[in-house]
Amino acid sequence: MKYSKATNYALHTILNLALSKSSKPIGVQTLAEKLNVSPTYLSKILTKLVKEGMVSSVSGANGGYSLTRGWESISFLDIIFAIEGKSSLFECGLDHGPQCQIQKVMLKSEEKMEEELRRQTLADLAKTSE
Amino acid sequence: MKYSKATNYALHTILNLALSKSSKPIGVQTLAEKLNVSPTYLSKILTKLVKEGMVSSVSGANGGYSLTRGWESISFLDIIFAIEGKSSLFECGLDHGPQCQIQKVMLKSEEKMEEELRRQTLADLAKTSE
DNA sequence: GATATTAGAGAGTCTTATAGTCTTTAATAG
DNA sequence: CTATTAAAGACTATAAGACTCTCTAATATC
Repeated sequence: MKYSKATNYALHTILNLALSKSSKPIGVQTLAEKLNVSPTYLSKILTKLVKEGMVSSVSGANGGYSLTRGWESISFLDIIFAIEGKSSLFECGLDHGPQCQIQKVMLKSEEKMEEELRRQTLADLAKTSE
Repeated sequence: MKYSKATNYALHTILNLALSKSSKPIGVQTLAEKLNVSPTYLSKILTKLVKEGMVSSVSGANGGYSLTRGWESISFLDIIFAIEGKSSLFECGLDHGPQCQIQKVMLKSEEKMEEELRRQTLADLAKTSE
């Protein structure tokens, strides 16, 4: 079990956007170079973030990506959910009784992690990284 | 990102062993039937648990698997680590400066989850499941 | 309005990990 | 010695991740 590379790219790209003081949008080309990844691939990832409303995009010359208003309160969990999906890490597909105790424990532990990821906002991250 | 099915099988099998009052070892055949999975496949999973010292096995007629002494204090995390491995869920492979802040946050959240999984012992589980 | 530039969408490929199966070997009880 | 059971190894199938390539849509600038 591992986070996908896409999640890593998403987190780093969003951080890059947060640290860029530029009011102009930044092109995927530029963003991709910093991570050493292909622009078309990164664009797919960014599109997901756009759909979740964290990032906005403009097509055309001088276009690119920028963070939306309120970006400071975006959490790690938001970004991770956007890329990995929101479903639980553990699913006991076995049908044995109504309540799988194992599932319950797994879910609870997962929630501890999510709690922490929800607490960490982009604002926090930008502060420690500038 | 998902836990593997193998982890699910491992957790359930260990629970089954814990709940079985029998002093005799239980064969993989029997264990596999309860989970509706093939015996040879389950045996591979069990072998990992044997190697980690959580489960003991005897070959030959009337052989099978049983929990080792001290099984009550085995934690969820022990079992998960035995199957999934111990490495971190997130690895920022990008080389940018000495300390990746993102990695730090991810690691911390992961540790919250592990903390919870370490707290949950087989004894707890057996109690609520009997 | 034509052109250059940039994001978005879709199909296709390559690689890796998971989830198994099948077969053979080793241990042990009776 | 034989039946039974775990362990090991090689192999296959499926699915997901990690891309690439190509085409389309939007938009700024001339």
